[in-house]
Amino acid sequence: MANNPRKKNPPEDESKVIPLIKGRRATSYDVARLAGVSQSAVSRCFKPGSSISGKMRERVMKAAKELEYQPNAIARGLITQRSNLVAVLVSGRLNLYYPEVLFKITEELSAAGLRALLFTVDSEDDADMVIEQAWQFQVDGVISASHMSKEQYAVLEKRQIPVVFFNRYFADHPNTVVYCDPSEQVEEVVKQLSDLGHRNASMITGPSANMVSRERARLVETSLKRNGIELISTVQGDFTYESGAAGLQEIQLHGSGAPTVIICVNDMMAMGCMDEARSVLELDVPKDLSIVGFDGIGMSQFSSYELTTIRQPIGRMSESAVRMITERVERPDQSHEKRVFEGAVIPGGSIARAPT
Amino acid sequence: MANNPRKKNPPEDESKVIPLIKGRRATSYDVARLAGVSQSAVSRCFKPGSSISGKMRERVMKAAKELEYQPNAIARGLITQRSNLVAVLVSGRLNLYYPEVLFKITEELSAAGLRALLFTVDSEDDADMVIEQAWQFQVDGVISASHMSKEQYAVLEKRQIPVVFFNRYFADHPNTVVYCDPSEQVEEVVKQLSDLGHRNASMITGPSANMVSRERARLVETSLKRNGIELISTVQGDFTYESGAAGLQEIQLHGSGAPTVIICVNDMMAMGCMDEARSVLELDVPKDLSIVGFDGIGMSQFSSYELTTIRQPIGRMSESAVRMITERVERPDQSHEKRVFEGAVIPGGSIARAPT
DNA sequence: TTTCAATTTGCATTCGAATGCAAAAATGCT
DNA sequence: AGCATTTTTGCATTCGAATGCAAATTGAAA
Repeated sequence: MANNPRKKNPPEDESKVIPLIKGRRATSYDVARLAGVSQSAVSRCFKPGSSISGKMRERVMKAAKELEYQPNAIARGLITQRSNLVAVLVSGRLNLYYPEVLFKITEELSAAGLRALLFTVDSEDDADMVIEQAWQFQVDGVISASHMSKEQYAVLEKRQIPVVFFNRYFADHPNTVVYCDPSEQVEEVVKQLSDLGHRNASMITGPSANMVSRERARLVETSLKRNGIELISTVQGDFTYESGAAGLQEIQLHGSGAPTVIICVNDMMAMGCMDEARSVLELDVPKDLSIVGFDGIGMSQFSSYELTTIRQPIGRMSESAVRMITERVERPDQSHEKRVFEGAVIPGGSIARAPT
Repeated sequence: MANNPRKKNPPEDESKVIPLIKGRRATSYDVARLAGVSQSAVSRCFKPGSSISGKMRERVMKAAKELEYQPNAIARGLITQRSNLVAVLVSGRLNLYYPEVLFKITEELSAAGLRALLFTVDSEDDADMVIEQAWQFQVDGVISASHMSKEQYAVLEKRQIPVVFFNRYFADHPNTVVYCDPSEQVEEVVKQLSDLGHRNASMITGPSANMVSRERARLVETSLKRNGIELISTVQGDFTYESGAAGLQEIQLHGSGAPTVIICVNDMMAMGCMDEARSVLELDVPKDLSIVGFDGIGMSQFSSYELTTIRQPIGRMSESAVRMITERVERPDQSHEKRVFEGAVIPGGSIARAPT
């Protein structure tokens, strides 16, 4: 295969000496020619672990540097069947949890020599599109922190694309998962609330279809019951700040039996709820009303909020997620695994003794 | 070129009928074989604008659907020299401005048939790495909302990779830019401050190396002077919440001649500043101290803050950025262009009449 | 029906790097 | 030095889709 067999109609310029047509990027053949070696040698030079003598490596590297040669990841991907791309699926909604996760995952991927192909997914249709795109781009794997239906997952599975779920999973399906289990922390917080004299609580959940929301709600319900706190009412939000604020409006806060604490299944809603309580209902949080969140996003600790919340160890979870993806890329038939992390209570200042 | 010339050692299975080795993804050859046409026909079917008869298209599409065929973007990229990937560079720091921009840009890219390859860049070294990676992955273009030195830009330029700067640019270098010019809004806000009786102000800037910070600072200084407000002091932050809080500590707020308003060159610092004023210094914002920000990020309008700020039209800017990238990909020699957008004042509630 | 143009189709090659295999070179051993 | 090993190197092919060109088909005009 002649690499560059002088196009049929030589455009009068570019004679033998010029190694590189202006603007065209150097290929391994160009480097080989300049170094006086074979293309294979160049290829091996850039592939760690190949059999290459020091002398050869030196010559090639010199030529490569001169031509600013870097291997073409696209061509490499074609032959190796590895794109080094990983699709990362997050929600595009204004929920600071996602950017935090996204950035952490991106860093970890980067450290592992992989690149993040970003997808924002906020509906089933989005997810369908993502799956096709991921397929087209031959991503090595998918890390999903957002919507994905069982059917969609099945498609990826059939196509042998490794998927790691980030803080979500299908209970009745084998899948690879990093997950933060907040059960102990829920108990801890609820017990504390009980000790502080709270007897009535309300909860703001996420969409009922959402597994994380359901799971957290379940834990909260159980813990409340166990600690002698009554769950007066539950309203549904959608994880956004606005829905937290709106949620509070739906809750009857006056009269006997009114809740003295609101538990929100994520921080964004908790912050919305807190702001609503303070600025619209003119309540003092935590004196008049205690509020609890989930996630432990950076912003929840700003001094306007100082939310009492249950943090996920996002850093360690991201690290795990990336490691699991690389493992599954190496050994696709490896059995599925669920790595569970403990949450941690951030004491915050959004809970206090129940008003009398 | 035989596509699938039956591996030398046929593993006793997979005889002639089975069109697809289990797990292998279908290629255009597989589709061609099943449909009884040539590979070129399949290729043309999936390339809009190619010369194909309706009958042929139908046959191919039927076979393609059956095999779940989707063109391989990697292989396509190799031959067309278009990867359909765009590197998006944002800062990984906790500044909600970046996620907002990132998500908007990603959506717009997606609508244009491009995918975002995400890079978080927080130092020159990061940027060096990004440039090499972008080169390796043959990205069609780069949208940079973060650090990039002139030298780094020069490298990309030499390699003919189109770059669009998002809200930053090199003044003494031709470059393609979307930019939000807040000059009128600065004047508007400062005038309002003046009308409210403010005579002394302080400012919290970003790093002095940062062009956006310098530009905003310059505008603020000029406007203050023009409106008879004295700039008592300027302290330097790094665009983060924490640095806004720390910045306020450095400002002498008591005694005659103390500033009655703090202007922060971004919202994150303004929020940090506001929280610090309220919770540590126990000041009433805006009664005791007015605060102004820049960017208009979503969070700045949460009711804990209701920051008076100057918003960038991120949506329209992102749209433009993507359009400019695609234009430059089509016509690399097109002259550079700088699209400037107007800011908009968000009145907010963080400024009030100067205390007496 | 014949002829010519327009459209459709297929052939063969190309993009750039990786890799199995065989040839060549370097090394070790006697 | 002579021979067997081990290590390097190069050759040729491969990955999957796009495309220039020529052949084949279709359609229109005469």
